[in-house]
Amino acid sequence: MTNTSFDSDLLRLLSERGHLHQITDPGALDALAKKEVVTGYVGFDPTAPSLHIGNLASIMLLRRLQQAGHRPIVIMGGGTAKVGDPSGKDETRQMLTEERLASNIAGIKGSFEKILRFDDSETGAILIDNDDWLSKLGYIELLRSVGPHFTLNRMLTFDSVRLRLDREQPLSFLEFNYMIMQAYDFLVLARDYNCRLQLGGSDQWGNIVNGIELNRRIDGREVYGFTAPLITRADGAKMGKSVDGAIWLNEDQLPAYDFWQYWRNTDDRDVGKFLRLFTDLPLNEIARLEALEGADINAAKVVLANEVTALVRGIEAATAAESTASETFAGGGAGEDLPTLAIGTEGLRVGAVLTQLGFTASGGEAKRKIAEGAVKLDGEAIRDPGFVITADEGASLKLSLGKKKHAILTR
RNA sequence: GGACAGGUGGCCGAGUGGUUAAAGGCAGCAGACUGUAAAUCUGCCCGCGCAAGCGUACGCUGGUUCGAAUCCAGCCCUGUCCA
Repeated sequence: MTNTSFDSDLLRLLSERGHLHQITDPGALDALAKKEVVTGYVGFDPTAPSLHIGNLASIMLLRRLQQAGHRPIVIMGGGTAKVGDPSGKDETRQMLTEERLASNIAGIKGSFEKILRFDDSETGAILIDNDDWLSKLGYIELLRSVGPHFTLNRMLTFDSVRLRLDREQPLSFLEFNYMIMQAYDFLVLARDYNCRLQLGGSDQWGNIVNGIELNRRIDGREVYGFTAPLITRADGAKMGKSVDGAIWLNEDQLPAYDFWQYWRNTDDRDVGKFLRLFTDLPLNEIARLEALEGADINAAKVVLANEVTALVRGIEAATAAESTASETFAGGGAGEDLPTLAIGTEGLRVGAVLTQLGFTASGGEAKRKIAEGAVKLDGEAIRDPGFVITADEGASLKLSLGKKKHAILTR
């Protein structure tokens, strides 16, 4: 964040909400955003069937862009994902098959449709797959048009490359080309969509600068770059990694209740930051919420959870998750949004139930948790690993692992 | 192509013939304390089985040995330097 005050709504909005890390030419971009509708893009590589909250900050950049009266473009990296971005990664990713990529893209699209407004207006969002042009490129053609503008001397200085070299880890030629592909994207977008701005996480700085450079050298066009800070949590963890892996945006990867819980469990110190970054709440309201002290700040966490869940999953999902949480935690009961499992007329052994629910990864782990006294049925600790749970017709039982994982069991 | 160094559980990293399902750290899970927070302390942390026990595991494939992550051979992969 900087103290610079901006004239444009765009940069003001981005900076006051904590999205600003670096801008290539702040003055010029500020002036441009004040003068006209700016088209800006962020690229997302479809490396998984869903985006996770580590990507959310980047999606929010596009949302802010649109809120400030500009036009967002989502670049689906169907082409670049075939190459693989080495930025910030220790290791080469496994290569994705074409089918995998296609299904990942299908899974990811929905998230954007919720968070951005797609329509034919001047500021309507657009979604494009860079495979459309990248896969058509001829090797010699690319080398001759783009190759002369990159020097190895410079490429080797980029963080994404240096990290691997310094750690004496492999960086394949394939990945080494990633920055060229991404730079080329920016050139195509500037030409075909009058796109003047690329946004991204701070790890994308090098890639973005390359695109700007390429536009200037080949077309003599001035374009700009904007990066957001890497969002970390107060405990030092990266956003998006948690409990059982990533916090996915898609419902089929992570139920809304669990998504909501992730935000509800935010560290006290992160509440204000996250409210600014991931919600549209007015800043004065956020200031009030983050000033809450002691247990009162829990109220702010509920607001955060509601807002983010509503944005990503829809308002109904947020409401259902909240009421389930309050019944389960405050009321000591069981909300209907909890995972449910039918155990049949014969009943099931506790360990099997825990594992089927995904609360434990294996029967062995379930057994250990039982021995630790962490497993409760309707509030009563189960100590016998051989215990078979049975339910009466029409009745439901609440099974808990620890304080936070609860499920409903029915016959 | 050559010389050298390396490939250990989610990650880092010990371990050079048995007492090693494999030290230690991180991450994770649970318990206590709390506010569904943080910090701290404690326990757990390959799989199957109620259990006795069994099965897998130290890049891959073979071999030596009563016994191998540890020794030998070949192969694959990575890095550094040389050509």
